[in-house]
Amino acid sequence: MRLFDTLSRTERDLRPIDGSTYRFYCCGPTVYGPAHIGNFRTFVLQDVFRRTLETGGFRTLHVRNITDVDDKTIRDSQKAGKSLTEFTAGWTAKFHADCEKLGLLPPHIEPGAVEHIPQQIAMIEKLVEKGNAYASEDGSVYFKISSFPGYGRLSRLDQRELDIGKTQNARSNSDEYEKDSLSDFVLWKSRRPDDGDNFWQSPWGEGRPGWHLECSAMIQEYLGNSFDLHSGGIDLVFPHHENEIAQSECACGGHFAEHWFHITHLLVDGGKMSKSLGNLYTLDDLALKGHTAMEVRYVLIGAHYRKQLNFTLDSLTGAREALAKLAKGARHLAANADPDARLTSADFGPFQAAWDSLANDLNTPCALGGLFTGLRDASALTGVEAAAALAGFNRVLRALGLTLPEEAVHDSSAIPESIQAIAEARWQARLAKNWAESDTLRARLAEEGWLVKDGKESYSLEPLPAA
RNA sequence: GGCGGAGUAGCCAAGUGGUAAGGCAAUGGUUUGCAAAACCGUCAUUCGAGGGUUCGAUUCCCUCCUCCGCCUCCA
Repeated sequence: MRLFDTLSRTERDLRPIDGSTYRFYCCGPTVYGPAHIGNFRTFVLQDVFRRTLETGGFRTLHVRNITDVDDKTIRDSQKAGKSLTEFTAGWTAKFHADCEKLGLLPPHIEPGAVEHIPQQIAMIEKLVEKGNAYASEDGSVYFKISSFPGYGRLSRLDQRELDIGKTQNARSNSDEYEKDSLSDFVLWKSRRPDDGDNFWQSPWGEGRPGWHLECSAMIQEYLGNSFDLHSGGIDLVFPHHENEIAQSECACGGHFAEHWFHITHLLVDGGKMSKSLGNLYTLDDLALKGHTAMEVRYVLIGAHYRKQLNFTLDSLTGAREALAKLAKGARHLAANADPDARLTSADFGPFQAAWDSLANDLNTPCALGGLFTGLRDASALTGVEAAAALAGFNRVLRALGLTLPEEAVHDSSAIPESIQAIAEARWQARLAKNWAESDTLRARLAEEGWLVKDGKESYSLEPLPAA
């Protein structure tokens, strides 16, 4: 499989460093509220990435952290009148529930920052020892950017730009901590009154860890000094990932991540998503509008991960139809397939192009297109050939993490008797060619939320989709 | 100001130096009492604008226009 690498700016073949298991780290959510669809674009694409690796025959080790201590979690837990632990546990559970709905495979390891404070302190001590970090008078510790010549390589910042950043910081005077250079970033934050009970003992006094360091420490704990790939939203390139590289390479020596995988932000209705515009959707918001998580997933993989994706409510409706079409095609193929076929080859048949798209820089929209054209090309197949095609279809579908809607089978006993009575009366009127009466009753059924489908010999009822 | 990305049908969205995937919507037909559902079709001489290179450019180069992201502990 080939994937674009942010650092080298080239597509590269993925090969596990250890020759067997592809080990990667994803920056996870900060659990202070429900994740929105923008967050989920990143997590869904990371999931497709992992599934594609696994479909391609790799073993994987997927680590994704939970950021459960930072300014926002502390602030909002206090607002909610809860302990930090209780507060973040609630939102972590919500995150997991949403992930499950979206069909995300749980990471193999999901470490939380609070549980890894000792590892973080140890890493900071090492950085101080090596001269890459220094403590300020108030007991905070900063990373000394000038001690790491590679700083800025990932995000292509040169020294001049860093200097501009310094002057901007100086002008806004937004940082209340003391540091030598305005570009230096914090590793350990000394305790402040508004931290409440949320502080830990360290060699520099009471305080809490900085965000950037959290990931570096947990990566070292679970993946060692070098690992295969690091991923996150595009906004993390600078400063988060840039800082991680600096911390980790200075503390651990050598090479940090082999490959960098960043997912571009999505837009909503052509613009930035924001609370004030009212277009910041969570899964629950969309469920209230009648959209399933799988429809959301379909939309999120509908654009290439390195391009902005324009999310609209209309596209969710389109996704519903598209998923139904895929399900129909799959059922058609299954009906023609020999159920006892013993498949020996693991190729993709008519879905080879779909798979190739995925394996080539994770081109999910192209892979989706390949599913539709593959179904069209396979529609005339029967027996063993249909069974083989279906297997190929399902492999691509699994790599995309899509679950298709079941054929709507409505239990007639679940239909209220009053509705059945109307429907029966309508059928009789129809048999009597009393069209006016028949149409009136059909309209009444629609008002009650039921759609009647006429057949040759009989009819069936279905609930109308929620408006 | 610096860095980066994007402009492809009504909408979402691939793609390529050789003549525009796919989905939604729309629309024609079959079917239907009429619809719905289902099935079969149709649907960009054209890829933001203008130049240039080329036998040939949507794809490469230049200029311009528009949009978006990052440069603040936002995925």
